[in-house]
Amino acid sequence: MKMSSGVEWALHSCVTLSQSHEPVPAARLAELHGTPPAYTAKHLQALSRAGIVRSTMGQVGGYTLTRPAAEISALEVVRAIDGDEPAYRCAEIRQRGPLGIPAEQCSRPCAIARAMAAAQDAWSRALAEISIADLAADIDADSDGTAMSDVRRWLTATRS
Amino acid sequence: MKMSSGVEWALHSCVTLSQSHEPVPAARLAELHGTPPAYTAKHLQALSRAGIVRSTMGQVGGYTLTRPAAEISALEVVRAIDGDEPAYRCAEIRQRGPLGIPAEQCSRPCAIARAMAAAQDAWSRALAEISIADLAADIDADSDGTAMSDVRRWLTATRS
DNA sequence: GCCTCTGTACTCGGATATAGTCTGTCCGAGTATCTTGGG
DNA sequence: CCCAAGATACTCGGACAGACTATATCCGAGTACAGAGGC
Repeated sequence: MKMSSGVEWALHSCVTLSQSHEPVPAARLAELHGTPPAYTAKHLQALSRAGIVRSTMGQVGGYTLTRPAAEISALEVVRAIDGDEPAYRCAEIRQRGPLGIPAEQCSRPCAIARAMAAAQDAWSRALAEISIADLAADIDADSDGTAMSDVRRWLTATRS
Repeated sequence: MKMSSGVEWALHSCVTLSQSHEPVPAARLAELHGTPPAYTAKHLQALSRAGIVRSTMGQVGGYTLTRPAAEISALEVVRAIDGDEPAYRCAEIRQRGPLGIPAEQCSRPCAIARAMAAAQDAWSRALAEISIADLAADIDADSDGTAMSDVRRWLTATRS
């Protein structure tokens, strides 16, 4: 049960993008976060496919959020990067072996699968309640209100 | 974010073991569940290391639960197989790049890491509230009360 | 002076190697039972 | 008939290959701006 490390980069990238109304190139985000440029770009493509960010080509292109940061949940970002299939996938053990139950009698999911699904739902709900704007605000509060303004200043300074 | 498939086998094995006071060999559990014998044994060893099951060697040896099934949570089994490290591991991106924060200023975990940890806590709590006895009861209810008695009968029948 | 066309520099996007981990398997170490021999 | 010692058969435990996914990278397709030339 290991989450892709790209999730962390994607969340940080979304927080950074929430501080800029202009497109930010993937290379700029990679430089700011100290991450491999090419691999960072790959994850941004995944966010683009999921409809979370919009890509703009051309000389002053880059990535922008498609929606206000308050309307983007952390769950969406995690699912865009890590996939939306549940962590636990029932292999229907109950149908196998000498005491296997015929498939036609299995109307409900296995009790074990139900328990794991309930846990995953609790996890999803916790992440769905957190927006990118919340994360930006929390990061800002941790730094006494300097972090986000520093990011905005850096983004405009490196644009020239 | 993919959970080891061995988690499913381990949970089913614990439910089966809860129906027997006598040691059950790994090969017997593998046969009942239709799983690869050697690999099933490997996961049972992990349960043994975690203190969830006790192994008995010798001619009539096998595995038994160390505690009543009601005192073993699904979370313990999952952690024994899948590892107890959290799915999200913060790489401290905030300390990297041109706007990196010095490590000595990072007293609290990163806000993003806190959010992911809260989600994992919700997931853990959901699994901690479910015991092996609960799972056995649910499986029994799904089959109108025949599943567990069938398991007990099969275990005693194949012992001879 | 204004418009248009071309060139260029910059961007994203998907296809391509590499590494680590999970899956699956095998053989050796250890123990309780069963048998056999003696008292 | 009872006891003890040895052989045996069964168990678990850790060490060993194979396959798959995640990681990391590169190069090609596409677009907007800048500049030069013509009207």
